[in-house]
Amino acid sequence: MGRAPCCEKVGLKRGRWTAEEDAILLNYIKANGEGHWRSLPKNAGLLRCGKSCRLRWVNYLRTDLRRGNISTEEENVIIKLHASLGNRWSLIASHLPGRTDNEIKNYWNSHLSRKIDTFRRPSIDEALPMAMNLVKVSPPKRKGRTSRWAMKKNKNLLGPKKNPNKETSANFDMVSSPATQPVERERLSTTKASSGDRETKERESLAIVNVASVPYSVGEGGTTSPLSSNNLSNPLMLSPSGGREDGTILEPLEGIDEELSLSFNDIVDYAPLLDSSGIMDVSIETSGDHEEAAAVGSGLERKSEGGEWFSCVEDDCVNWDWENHVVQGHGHDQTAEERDGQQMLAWLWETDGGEWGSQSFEEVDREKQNAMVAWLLS
DNA sequence: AAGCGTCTCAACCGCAGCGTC
DNA sequence: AGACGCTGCGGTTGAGACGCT
Repeated sequence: MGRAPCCEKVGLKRGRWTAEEDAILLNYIKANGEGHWRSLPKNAGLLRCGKSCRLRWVNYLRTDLRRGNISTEEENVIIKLHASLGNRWSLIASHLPGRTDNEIKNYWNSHLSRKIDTFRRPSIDEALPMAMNLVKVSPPKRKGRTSRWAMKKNKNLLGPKKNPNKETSANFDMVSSPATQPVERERLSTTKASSGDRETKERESLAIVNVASVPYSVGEGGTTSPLSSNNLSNPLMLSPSGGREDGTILEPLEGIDEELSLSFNDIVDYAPLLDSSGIMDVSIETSGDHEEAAAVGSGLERKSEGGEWFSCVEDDCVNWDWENHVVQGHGHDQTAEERDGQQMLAWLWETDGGEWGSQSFEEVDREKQNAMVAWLLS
């Protein structure tokens, strides 16, 4: 038997709030304080459910809300925090005074996710022939209106924006495709934990992956989780021992007590997110999506320290050179954007040594992170 | 001007955590 | 211990705006 609904829906108003309702709610909360949402509508004389009142207050009526567009600085913070926290919008919002989780979530889904998404291969169905395919060279023709970003871009080229304060992603050279949103949804949805208490989930999801050591250190094998057909589909399978049956050691991650899978996409997703100590902070959850994982892994090779190529799976179509950081695709003329993206990623992953010329590791990483964010925001 | 597809964002929905009894 | 209620969170939806054809 399911739970009773949070409120009796019959006879309650839904949809957009009117100014009158806003005033009633505002006045009530001013007089009585927030909380007791369940009883609030009745006491205030509103024909709304308590949840709706709470949402309206939290997202719109609260006096400490910051109005206006998300600034570049805020966008920067959102990108960085999302890398660490995943879709924990309320947590991210807590770092941005005056911004609500809903606002950030919407902003992410409509602006930032697509920017980040261009770091991924363009489609799950393509077996990674171009993992770093930053743009679709020949987007499918669509009927009707072009995507909004493109229109804005056009607008930028042709004249001033209607609202010059409005921040847009218009200058980002990418192609929006109908496939993007479902892919993004799928990706986002994986961050939702399925079980366990919150503390455990925090631990599980905030595994720290040392990028420099992940792909290519080869060791004795260690106590390995068997590379079953299932986890074969995860190109990089991390276990507490860090071992793989093929002899590739993925450095053990302290504090991780459960097997975690890290797909190529995960790395690509979070490549921009190296922190100052050369650590990539990612949100990882064991993926049950074999379809995606299989597609991801269907053509991934890695290079060992000795220079040999490892095949993650049988059907290789892409060579990912972890040392030289070059993605080798088949028969594809790169666009300038692709090259830029590759160069950016290559640069990001070059973190092996303790020093980089005269710069320390930390300085380089900080610079990388800032550059990546700047690039994303550009 | 109408038709259409896309985008944005406020609001809704369902679930999970937590406190209370 | 477990049933129950409240609250908060994250994913999803849909109305309206927008602008291209």
